[in-house]
Formats: sequence, structure tokens, C-alpha cells
Amino acid sequence: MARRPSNDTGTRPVSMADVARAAGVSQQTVSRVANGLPNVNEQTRQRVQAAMQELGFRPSYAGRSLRDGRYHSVGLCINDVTKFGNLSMIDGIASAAREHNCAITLVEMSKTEEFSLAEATRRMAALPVDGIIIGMSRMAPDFETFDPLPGIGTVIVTMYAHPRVTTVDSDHYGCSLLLMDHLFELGHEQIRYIGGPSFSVDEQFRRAGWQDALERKHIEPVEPLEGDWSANSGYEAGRYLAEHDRTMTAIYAANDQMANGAIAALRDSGLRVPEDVSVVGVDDSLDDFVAHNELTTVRFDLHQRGREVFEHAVPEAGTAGKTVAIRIPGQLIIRHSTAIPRA
Amino acid sequence: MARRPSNDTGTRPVSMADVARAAGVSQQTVSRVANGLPNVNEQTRQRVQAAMQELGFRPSYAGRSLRDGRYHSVGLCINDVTKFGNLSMIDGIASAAREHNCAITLVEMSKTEEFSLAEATRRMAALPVDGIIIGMSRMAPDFETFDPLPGIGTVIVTMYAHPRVTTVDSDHYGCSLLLMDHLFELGHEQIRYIGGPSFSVDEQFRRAGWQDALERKHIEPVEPLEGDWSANSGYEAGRYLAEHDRTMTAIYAANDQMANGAIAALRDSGLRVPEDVSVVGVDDSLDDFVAHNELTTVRFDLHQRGREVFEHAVPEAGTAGKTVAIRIPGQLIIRHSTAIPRA
DNA sequence: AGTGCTATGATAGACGGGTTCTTTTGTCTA
DNA sequence: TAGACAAAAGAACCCGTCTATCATAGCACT
Repeated sequence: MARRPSNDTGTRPVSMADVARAAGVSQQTVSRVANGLPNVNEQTRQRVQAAMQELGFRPSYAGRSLRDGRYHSVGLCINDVTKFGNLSMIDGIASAAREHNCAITLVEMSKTEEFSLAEATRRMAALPVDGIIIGMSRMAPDFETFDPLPGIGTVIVTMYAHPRVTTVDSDHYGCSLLLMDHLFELGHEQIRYIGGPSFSVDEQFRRAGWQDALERKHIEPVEPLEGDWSANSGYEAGRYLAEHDRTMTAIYAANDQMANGAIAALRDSGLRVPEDVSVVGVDDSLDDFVAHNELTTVRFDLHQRGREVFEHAVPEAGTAGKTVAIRIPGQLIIRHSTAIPRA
Repeated sequence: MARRPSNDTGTRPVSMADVARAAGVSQQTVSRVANGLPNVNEQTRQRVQAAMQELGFRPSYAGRSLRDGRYHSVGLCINDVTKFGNLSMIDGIASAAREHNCAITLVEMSKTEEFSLAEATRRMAALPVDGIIIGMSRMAPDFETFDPLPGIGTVIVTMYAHPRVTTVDSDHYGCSLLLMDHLFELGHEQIRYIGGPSFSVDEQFRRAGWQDALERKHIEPVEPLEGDWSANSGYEAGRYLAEHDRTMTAIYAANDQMANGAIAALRDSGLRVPEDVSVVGVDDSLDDFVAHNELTTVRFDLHQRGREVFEHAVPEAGTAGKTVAIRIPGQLIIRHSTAIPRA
């Protein structure tokens, strides 16, 4: 009648006690063998190992975790797995986790809707995790008021700083400054902006960087356009700009995909890139998809970000947790979509 | 001296007993409150909940799992997270997992090297998983001899069938037939092939489909080319074909990225697509990256695959596990990169 | 006073691995 | 033959949650 068969008939996993019974020894002798401890007779050891083999013994994760209070896994909570930003997050964290011999426990919240940090931590905390990582690609409704759970490391991946939680992100503000400086040095001043959807945190900071860079040079920023990160939306925006703005000399698209679309639109409108208009993007994400990628862009070190995120979420003993805000700078990659503006 | 402090000073997680002590009730009552069982006085309930709140109680995953023998997580073992095939796997499985209120425990093996199934299951079995999913994107050295661990559902995502393990995959052979039939109907016969790296299982089946389709029509397959899935490799191959093969009327590239590169190469060589040469790809992966995507391709239902994979790895009680091989057909998407061949 | 119900406590055990303490067994030496 | 000592193995208990009993108290309704 037991929910799980406690004798040898059913599907209950094989425990040390089962092995011990089969080998005719006590459970702790099995433990000694399993953990390679000394003081076991060689014959006994072999007998126990044979029993393990035969029964297909594997140590229970639950039992072990209960005992030593560690899970060897880090929780990652994001919304849409397929978005470039989130994908690169998984990738970077997977590397770092592997270095620490650690797994990732992944939870995808809604694909499209925002979620609260409280809800996210509540769900993650119920899972086997030694630390919690939350990708906040759009502003959470409770960001200001959020308090991390005590007793478990928490890191939010976002550009916004938080007084009580460590935040880590690629520098989505600084990347704009890098690109704008590059364009300024070439001599551009009329630089239009094609952004992602305005709810995106990355968008908010990339755009702020564009705007601040212009204002620092006392150039009035002209109406930014809003896309949806896709090449098609970049194309639409590029087409619009080609037809309505004859003074612009450069376009800053907030990601490479839109930049690629914008370039196609400019060329379809009879403008040359980079001779007539320079175009820059962000992410360095085109290589696999576009032959002879010529786009000037910013590349982020996603593995470094992954490492920082991981190590703050699962601090080594002693490193424990002041709240910090880490911004990892990108690297300007100059290709051939930028040039000195026409006279 | 205890490794974990057993009193109230240290960092030991808060247990039910702690809550009970704080609320002045028995551990039993805390359990009743935690699990929403009846027969608890409203005042008592509130007192207990207040204590939980204040102490930051969260039920121990280890304790609970140990008790009820379930982890509510499925293990996923793949090599390179960022490859399209693997990414789409994470995406599809994440959806299915969420529907079952389940997390994914992700382990990235080596980025580049193949791994044995025995090694993969060994690692996954040591984690909190109710089922094991292994993405075999290249042939494992021990595929033939592999035996799944008893007592835990195992699914391999691959086109190869296995006598003792359920395998699930998108139909990487059938997609070729769909595309070839489409080209045959238009009147093409000289159809060249640009494949991925030959160690790739997907490549092996896509290529076999191309070859069989031709042979069924008694057309001799002409030397397939090998790329690396990237647009640049597709460009190189396309350039080569444009210069060396004046009789071909169509190119089948084994993924969209290479197809996109091939189209660029053909156009750079003065050939029109689709008027002079038709081009098809697989995956329907260009939309975000290329404006006005015109590539005829095959789209796979990755969420259906994810669901099949998940449900065979973590069977509902009763559904338990005959070994099957499931191939999920793709869908032909006809755009404007294919046309009737020139006369 | 008896019956039935609700609210709670006390106690114990199952789950599986690991640690600590203790006991048994075996061998060597005085 | 007794004593010393080490190796081998066992017994007990802990980790935290949940459930299964049982016991007890309080209250209300007959």
C-alpha cells in the first residue's frame, strides 16, 4: 500500500541499504566503498562494488543534498530563451558553471510578459539551486521594492543598479559611447538612431548612450525610431530615414539585425553604405547568417559576463556578498560599414 | 564544531522546526499550514505564516525530494548551447517543461568534442532529474552498445534509431524529400548540394535525403560540397559552383545560413536567383537577421519536438516506456528563391 | 452525561547518504 | 597466554519534509 515500494519488487531506486543487503555487509561499509575511504578489506570492497554494479546503484541526489546542504546547480530565470540577449546569457553562464562543475537549472517564465522579481525568486527558491540568477530584460514591476531572499545568493542581470542586490551586465550604455565616438572621429554629426522596443532595458541604455553622446557635443538628437530588433523593422526604419532625412550621415541601429536591415533599405533607396551613409550595430551577431559581414559593431565578452554573474550568485566561501554593480565593457569592431561622411 | 550550525546563529537554512519554535506551535502544525491542510485555527495559521515570513522560511528542496521521490526537473545534456539545433531544443523543451511545471537541468558538455552516452548519462544521473534528454548532434562512440540506466526515462534526440532507447527528432531526412520534390515539380534535375560538416548527424540525414531523392529519379548525384553551417562557407561553396558548374539549375543548402551565403555568391557571380538558379535551405531561421527573407525552406515544429521529447523522458504514470523512434515532419515554406529553371 | 466535532500536540517513521562513535575481529609482541 | 594495537565493520544518529497515529483538550448540541 506504500506509495513507493519499500521492498525489492518495485521501481524504487537502489539505495545503499539494498547494496549492503546484497553484499552482506552494513550500509556504512557500502558508504566507505562508494567514497573511497580506507579501512575496507580488499575482498569486501570488490564484493560491494560487484553488488553496486549488478543492482545499478546510483547515489541519491536528494539524500546527498540534504546531508551536505549544496545542490551544485545554479538557477537561471529568463523570459524568452531564443532572444539573443538571453541565449548569450545561457551560453556564458553554462561555461562558468561547467568550470565549477555545476549544472544550470533553467526556468523560462512567460515568453512575452514581464514578471516580478518576487515571483521569479519564489519559483527559483523552490528548486535545487545554490544561487539565483534573474535575467531582467524588461523592467520588473517590483524592482525598487524587491528584497532578495536571505540565505541564497541572488544576481540580477540588468543595467539598472539596485541597492540590495548585485547586478551584472554588459555595458549597454558604454557601447553606444564607443560607437558614437567612432562616428564622431570620422566626422559624423547627424546620427540617427534605430532602437529596439522601448520596454527593453538594453534598448533604454543604448538609446540613452546615443542621446548623451550627442548632447555632450551640443548636437540636438533627432527623433529616435523604434523597431523590434528584427531585420525587417530595421529595413522599415532605414527606408523611412532614406526618404525623409537628407542631412543624416550615419545611422546607429541598436542591434546588428536591424542594422543589417537598414543597410538593405538604404541600398534599395539608392544610397551607398558607407560612402553616403555609415551604419553601425551592436552585438556582433551576424557572422553565421550573413556572408562577408562588413558591419562595424560592438562585441561583448559574454563569457566574462557569465563568469561574473555565476561567481556572484554562488560565492566561494569567504567571498561573500557585498552588493555591487558590475558593467562589462564591450569592444569596438571596426569593419567597413563606416567611413568619412560625404562633403 | 558542526559543519552546519544546528542552532539559531549561523547560515543554516530555516527549517519547519525553526518556524514551529518561533510561532510556538508544533512542527506538525507548521506542516499543515505550509501545505494548506484543513483543521488549523485561523489565528494559528496567521501566526505561523508570520513566522515563516519573518524567518524567510522556504521548504527544503532536498528534504521534499527525498520524501516524494520526484525532482520536478528534466535533465538536458548537449554540447554547444549556441548552435541553432541545440538552441531550438532548449526552446522547445522549455515550453513543454513549463507546461508540466517543471524546470530544466542543463549541462553543457564540451563545446566541440563528441561525448559518450555513458558519460552523459552518468553525469546527468547524479543531478536532480526525473528524466534524461541527450542531444546527440554527432554520433556518440558508444551509440550501438549503450544501455540506458534502469529506473529513469532516457531520450536521445537524434535521427538514428536505437533498439533500447527512445529517440525523437525532427525529420532531417524527410525535409530533403520535401525540398527535392518541390524542385522536381518545378522541373529541376541538376541539383547540387551544400552540406554541413560531415560529423553532424543532421547533415548525414539531410544529405542522404538529397541523394536518395535523386537516385529515385535515376539522376546521378554530383559531388556534394561540405560547409560548416555558416553563411561564409555557403558563400565559398556557391562561388565554386557558379564558376565550375554551368549545368546546375538549383542548389540545396543544408541550412538557411549557408543558403543565404550561396545566394550572395551566385549574385556576385552574375547569376540571378531564382531566374538562373533556384536555392533552398532548411530551418527557417533567417527572419530576424535578413530583411525581406525570400528563401524557400523547411520549417520544423520545434515545440512539438520538445513536447515529444519531454513526455517520453518523463512519462506520466501508466504511459511508461516502450522504445519508439519518433520523427516529426517539417513543413515546406515556399518563398521566392525557387522558380522554373531556365530553358 | 453522552456524542461528535475541531484544533492541536506528541511521537515516530520513511526517505538515502554520510559521519561519528563503538564494537568486533585479527595479528603481533612481550 | 595475556596485552597491545590496528583494521574492519556495525550501530546510531543527523539532515528536513511529510504522513500516520494517537492522545487530549475544548466546545456545541442533544
